[in-house]
Amino acid sequence: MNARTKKHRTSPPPLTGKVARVKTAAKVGFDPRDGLIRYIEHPERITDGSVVEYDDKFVVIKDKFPKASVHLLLLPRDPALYTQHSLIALSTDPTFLSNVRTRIAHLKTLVASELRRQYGANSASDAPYQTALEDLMSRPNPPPPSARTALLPPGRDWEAEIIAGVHTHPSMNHLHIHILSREMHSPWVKHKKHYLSFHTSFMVHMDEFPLEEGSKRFKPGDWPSWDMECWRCGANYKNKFKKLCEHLSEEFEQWKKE
Amino acid sequence: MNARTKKHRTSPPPLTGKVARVKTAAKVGFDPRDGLIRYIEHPERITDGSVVEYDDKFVVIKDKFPKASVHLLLLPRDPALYTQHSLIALSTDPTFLSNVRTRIAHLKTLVASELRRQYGANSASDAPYQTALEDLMSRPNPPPPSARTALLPPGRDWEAEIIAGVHTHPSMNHLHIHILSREMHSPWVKHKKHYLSFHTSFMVHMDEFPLEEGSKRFKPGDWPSWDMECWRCGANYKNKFKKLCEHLSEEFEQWKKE
DNA sequence: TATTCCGATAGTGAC
DNA sequence: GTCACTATCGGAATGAG
Repeated sequence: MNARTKKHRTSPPPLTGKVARVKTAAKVGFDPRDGLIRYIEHPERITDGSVVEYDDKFVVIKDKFPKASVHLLLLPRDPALYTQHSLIALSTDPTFLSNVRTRIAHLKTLVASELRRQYGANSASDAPYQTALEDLMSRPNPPPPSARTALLPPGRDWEAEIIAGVHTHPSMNHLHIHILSREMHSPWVKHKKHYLSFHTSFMVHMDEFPLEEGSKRFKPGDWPSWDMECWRCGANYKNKFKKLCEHLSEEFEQWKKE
Repeated sequence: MNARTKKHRTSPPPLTGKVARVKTAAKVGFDPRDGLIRYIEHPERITDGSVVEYDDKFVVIKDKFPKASVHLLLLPRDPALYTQHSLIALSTDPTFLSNVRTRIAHLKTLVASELRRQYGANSASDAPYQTALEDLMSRPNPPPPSARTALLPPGRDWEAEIIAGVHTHPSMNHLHIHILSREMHSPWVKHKKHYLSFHTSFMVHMDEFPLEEGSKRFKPGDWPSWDMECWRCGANYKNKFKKLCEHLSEEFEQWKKE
């Protein structure tokens, strides 16, 4: 500091660091990262429609801040599981991995039918299915839903649009597996990390498990600094999140029409 | 990029860089950093009150975005001077340095009287002057302004509140010397660099010239990353500009009362 | 990597 | 370091019964 500019040097810094904050006893210890526990412990108490299904082993919920047209979370209810790190549990517990795979297979059909509901009418490759379904339902005695699939052409492969897996470093404290459509068209995709966390190796997909011990996937390094690349065309948007979003909107329009 | 997520790889990046912008011929080539030239070339045409004084060698203007209660710029009119880098010209041209010092001495009295006009009434150390002046002016035959100084006590040393000098890397292209009060209380102090540029060694004061050849002052390095320290009490605000501003407001209140 | 708010940092374009 | 605008990056606090 320049002596010339110093006339008074009184009591040192007023920058005392954190301002002392009065907290009520109730507030101490609150952690928003524990937010999933209420779904795990008492799914029956959730009445806002966010619980899709549950049994003694798992709860399935809609993500509160969906990053795509459909975005579910699969939550194991056993504390011995949900306190573990996802990558460890899915790489070292074959029974758990097997159970999760079974559930994911089931959830994919659920998500696929939801995608068909949302976008089937405007999808070129789903037209055969849509036409055949319309045909089927206009008969005098339409078959029940369970019998329809066998009677219809496959149409668009909606399951190919779904990704399922876990984040290398989850922010929410309870083990959760993401199941979502890959288009990332959502108002909740608000920044770079939202996108990167689903479309880079930071996302470990279900078919990559079990990871081998010491796999590099456990240590992604400085992933928030990675470039953003369009999941559909591969274009590199570097760190230009707004530009990526505009592009994703365009890709979304094309994607729906496929 | 993950192959799983890539269905289509079409034409590369839509990130085409700069958008082509239509410019009128008149606009092409204008550089806002050349904004001082109009004061230098035609001070007589400036009718907004921003020209304080001028002659054949210099123009004195009020800074358009004053960073303190008073903020003037001294501009040499000779192209052989105003095209030079301030540090070089003031370190290698003794005649110029001498002329500038003379002008600065004069301007300091001007700025000091302006500070007295703004803050004299509330200044403790200026009270003897203010009282004596009131006394003098209430006589039957008050003396003219030119005669008053000799008849009055000195009061506050307002010139000690003034800094004069140049920035190591000026943004405006024409050589200019800053003369301003050091309190930095102004709505135009909007970011870190505004503050640092006047209260670190990035500012070379008039009494530091001539710099010796090869002086480190020519290369301040990464000065925008330097900590901000209160010019008055020395408190270190690191990179907390907003906090510094709040503090400077408090210091300003004390400073006025001195 | 939960969100949200705020603020610091960085790039650009401007006459 | 000219300003002004936008966007990116970075830390801190955080709800609900």
